[in-house]
Amino acid sequence: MAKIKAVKNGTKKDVITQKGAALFRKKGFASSSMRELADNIGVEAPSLYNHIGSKSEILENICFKVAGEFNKHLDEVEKDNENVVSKLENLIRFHIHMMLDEFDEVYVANREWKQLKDPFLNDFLNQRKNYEGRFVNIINKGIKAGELKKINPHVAVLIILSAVRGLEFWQRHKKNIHITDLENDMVTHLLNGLKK
Amino acid sequence: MAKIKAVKNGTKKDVITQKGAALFRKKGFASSSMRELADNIGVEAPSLYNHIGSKSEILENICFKVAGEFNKHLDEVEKDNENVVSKLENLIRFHIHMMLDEFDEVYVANREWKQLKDPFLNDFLNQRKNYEGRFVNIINKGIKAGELKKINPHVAVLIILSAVRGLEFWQRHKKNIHITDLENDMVTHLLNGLKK
DNA sequence: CATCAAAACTAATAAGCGTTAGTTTTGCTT
DNA sequence: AAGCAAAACTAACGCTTATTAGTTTTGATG
Repeated sequence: MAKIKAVKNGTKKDVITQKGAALFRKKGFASSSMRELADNIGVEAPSLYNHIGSKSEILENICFKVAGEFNKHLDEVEKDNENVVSKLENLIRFHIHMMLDEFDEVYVANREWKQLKDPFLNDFLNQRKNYEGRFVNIINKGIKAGELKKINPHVAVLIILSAVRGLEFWQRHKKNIHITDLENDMVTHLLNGLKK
Repeated sequence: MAKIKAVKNGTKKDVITQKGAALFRKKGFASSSMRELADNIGVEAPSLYNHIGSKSEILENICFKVAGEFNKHLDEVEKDNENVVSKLENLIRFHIHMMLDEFDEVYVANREWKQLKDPFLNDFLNQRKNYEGRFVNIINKGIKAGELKKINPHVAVLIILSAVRGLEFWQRHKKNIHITDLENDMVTHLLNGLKK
């Protein structure tokens, strides 16, 4: 059978990661078999092991790739000289774009990380905890600066991160609303509230 | 071995449903085996089949029990004579309580419904679509009545439902904040916004 | 065209899965 | 105590799983 195409999407490992993300999103990691993944790629299952070490490794690649991208963006946000409200708006918009542009990977990282095995599970959870902690710090600064209401910052982060994660379900309405309108409405709701 | 205790939690089917929800939440439906569930109950796997028809049926029981409770509450909210902001506050607080009081079941219904088989998958999705539609209608009324900002109501529902779903992750901080404070902060953030 | 590694293939393994069949135990009712 | 249904048990089935071993094909290099 044909070799795995490595042209468009980088290395063959990348192809497996991407097709894996698509499959795991649709059926869940545990319900997806290597045979089905191989079938989607156009190859027999054992051939995959020329490029990856195990099924788990595919999930690890997905989760840590996504985590890395979020961490990198947060680095930049922390460095910039904007006020807290602008930083938050930046973060919200970035999460929305990640959710829409790398849907499969972000979805899988959000929902299937529990299937990671130690030490990867621990590593991932630490990264997540760290990310949320830095997010909380930004909000705390905003409260002290008088930019934000006095709300438990953990609750605020929970709401913001959960709200953007909810875009997992947005696919269906995709055509009925423009992405920029969606973004603006989310920013408005999360920062200014729903009440008039 | 001892018979399944049917005293505290109603029928034996109920025990299986509850222990199933706890296991499925921890490990995911597909990664949970009937042998492990039986072990948690203190029984051999085949014994479970005296009380339930299949593994899938356990998931079905969990999902439709939860869906029923949410539908019932929405019935009551629609009937009451409160203004829209009060209705929304009621809905938000109910979702929070469900999330905290029936954590395992709600968590599983939220995250594992994809593993349902037709016709149950279709039925569940229809109920969900219906629920969201009625939620959207409430928000639309609020916009027309001048109570709410002119925001795409689907986006608003997405944000609210996703935010309360995010309480899946709240367990860790459980002891650091009172539930009433959590509730009030969430209502404030979602209705009045984060910005001062 | 010969070479040689990369990457495909086929075949097979051991483990785990949901579930069924058939049997024994349990514990209430008479 | 006897009887009987409910619910436990043991044993096993057929199937799917991720993965390994060993072999053949592919396709770029000299």
